[in-house]
Amino acid sequence: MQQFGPGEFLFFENDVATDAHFLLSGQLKIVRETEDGQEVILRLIRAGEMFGGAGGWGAATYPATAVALDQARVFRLPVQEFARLAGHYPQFALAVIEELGLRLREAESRIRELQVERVERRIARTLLRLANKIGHKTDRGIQIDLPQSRQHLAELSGATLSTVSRVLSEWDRQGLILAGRERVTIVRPHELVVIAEDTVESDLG
Amino acid sequence: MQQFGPGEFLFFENDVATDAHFLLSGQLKIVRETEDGQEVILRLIRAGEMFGGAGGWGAATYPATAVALDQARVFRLPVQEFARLAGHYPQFALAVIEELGLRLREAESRIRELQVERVERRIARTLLRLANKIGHKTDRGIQIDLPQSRQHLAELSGATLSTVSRVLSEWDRQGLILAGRERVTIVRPHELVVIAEDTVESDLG
DNA sequence: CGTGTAATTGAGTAGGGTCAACGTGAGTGG
DNA sequence: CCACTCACGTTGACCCTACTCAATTACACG
Repeated sequence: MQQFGPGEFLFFENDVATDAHFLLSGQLKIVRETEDGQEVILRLIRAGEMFGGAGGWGAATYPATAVALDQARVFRLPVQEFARLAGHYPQFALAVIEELGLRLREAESRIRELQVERVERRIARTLLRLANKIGHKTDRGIQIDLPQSRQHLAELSGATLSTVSRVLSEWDRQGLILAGRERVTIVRPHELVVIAEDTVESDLG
Repeated sequence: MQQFGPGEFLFFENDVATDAHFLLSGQLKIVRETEDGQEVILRLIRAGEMFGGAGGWGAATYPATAVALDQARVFRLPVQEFARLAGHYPQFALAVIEELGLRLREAESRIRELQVERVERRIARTLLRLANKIGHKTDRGIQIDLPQSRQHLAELSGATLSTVSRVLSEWDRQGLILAGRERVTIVRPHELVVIAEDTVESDLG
């Protein structure tokens, strides 16, 4: 059981993967970095979620780095223990299998998006996902609070900070969202969905 | 147990996921398509590999489409059976967990690449991966045989057919590879690795 | 030798990245 | 309580990578 403050690292990519982790409270991100400092966010983790468990499924070292976004309390389970649980309790093993399957499908969706969708649409999708995951209702709409939100949105959707800022400004002007500091409020979710999906039902009668 | 010829579909995205599959011989691809026909290859499958098993880890429908690239023999295992195996034989469950973990790590690497690497480097990486997976040694180098190779390379690396063709032509001119019809032979793997990795060891001493 | 699919190559363009200057809002200390 | 400061965010100008569209060439097969 451990505590971390905003910006602190829980473990680094390539560290020996000794434990599986469970986030009890707070929020953190799982990232990969390039040597030149460019960062890609693989997942955002909320309270209740498991992370950094790759040691439990065959990785010798952590494949990514974990960084706390605010005050985070973490429970750590040694991988030997994890393996023992999976070997003895079929229900646990099946739960792990389902969890991994889900994450794999999500990852493959993201690959597809990065490969064929344009930036604006990827940002829209990222916003909607975030709304689902960490959004909360206010009288103005669904509010997403995220430190360094532009930067993080960029790293989640595969764009640059500048582009995200530009796109959000435009949407703000159109009244789809309210772009605030370390905050985005979705005012008209439906129109965002249109941008995110927009199956151009071409008239091929 | 079933047989398929080149271009035939084994199952489609969104079909009810009734079976897990094992490829006994031949080669096939797992793809996602957009409504406008753009295709993304998620995996290439060789003899001995498992695929289309998402039903076994919580998906109601197949999350992608499977297409045979040549003559393919396939063994199908009903998902109920799959779940029974995983529930009764811890070794099987653990093997599935490791397999999923591996694929998840691979998928996340690809996300990182798509997000931060330029096309040329992605193509180099894709070639090297393919060399590992389906390459075979000849007197000229490591040869990769793949129908519609430029198109497939494009869909694997997140580029267009034209761009792949251009890049391969250039590498051919430089003598790194031999670009042939439905075939690429890697002549100087090391130089490809340099392009793929190229950690600009900047002189910060 | 003809035909169809695969691949090459060129010209033109634009989406979005880079770089840089400038605003702005939330804490902090006097 | 106000001003200062720093991190966060916005915006503009420029440019380059890689896409689009399209014409042409090469190869393998019957």
